[in-house]
Amino acid sequence: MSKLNKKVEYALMALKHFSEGDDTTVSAKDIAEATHAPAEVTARVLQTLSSHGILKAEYGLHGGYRLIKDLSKVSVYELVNIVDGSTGLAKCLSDKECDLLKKCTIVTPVENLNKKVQDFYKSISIEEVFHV
Amino acid sequence: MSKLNKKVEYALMALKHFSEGDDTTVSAKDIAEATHAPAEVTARVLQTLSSHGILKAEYGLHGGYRLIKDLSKVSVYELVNIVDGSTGLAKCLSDKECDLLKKCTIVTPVENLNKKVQDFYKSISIEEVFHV
DNA sequence: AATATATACGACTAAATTTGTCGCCTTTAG
DNA sequence: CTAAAGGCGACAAATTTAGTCGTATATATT
Repeated sequence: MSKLNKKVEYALMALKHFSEGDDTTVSAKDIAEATHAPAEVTARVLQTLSSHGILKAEYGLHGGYRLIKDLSKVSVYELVNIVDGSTGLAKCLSDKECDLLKKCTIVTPVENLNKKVQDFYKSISIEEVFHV
Repeated sequence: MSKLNKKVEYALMALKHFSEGDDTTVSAKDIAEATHAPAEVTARVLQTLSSHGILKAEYGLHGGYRLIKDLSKVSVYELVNIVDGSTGLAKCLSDKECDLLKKCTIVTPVENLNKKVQDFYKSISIEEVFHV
């Protein structure tokens, strides 16, 4: 049922790792090893999280990333949007390229559903996901 | 944010069409025309809905499909599962082919989130989606 | 009975998206 | 000044989704 993609999974695993450690910096490589995710992709995901203020990057020897945002204040909605730049339940809700739009018989229903789903995802924090 | 796929959209448009008409049978071709969806794909989707007891198929001249289930009793969850045979938030929750499973650091969190999402989708009926 | 109109379904192709890789650049502690 | 880290654009591979084709089956109408 509309799956999480790998990037989101990697992000979750990384965040879990950060949330469980002390808050020393951890390198992308270390995260990749700890999570068994591909190093390059992990690096990308961490960069994205860092550019959105979830992590803080530190250059140089012994550099890496550090968690700087309280995960109880980051919603699943926010994370998914950050990590895969996402959009909405249907393509036409973001890209205005849907040539069916004018004749589409379910625009309003889908917008309606979309809003409900987004509100739902906004209501769940990452912390809540981790602490079952 | 984890999009609806075309088949689900076509199914929604078809169901909307049925729910708004009188309950005469409507052919796949007519539905496809009314919804501007590709005929073959529409036919498939209708077949699936019919094999799952949402629609009833009638062969022959003037045949077609008729809505036989109360849409207030069909959840979004049910529809998505019927139409794209779907599964769960993550591949590993259904296919047991995820070779990371044993070392995956977020199985439980994802199962947790998955359940919440499913419960949410189960709580919304198709009728509710249509009547904004 | 013949025919036209429908559904049913397996196999295939094409398109789009997702996932992963490579190479090169920048920053900074030691 | 160098090794270890992050940053980023472009590309390639893999997977998934979407759409097509062909053929078989059912049945109301004539």
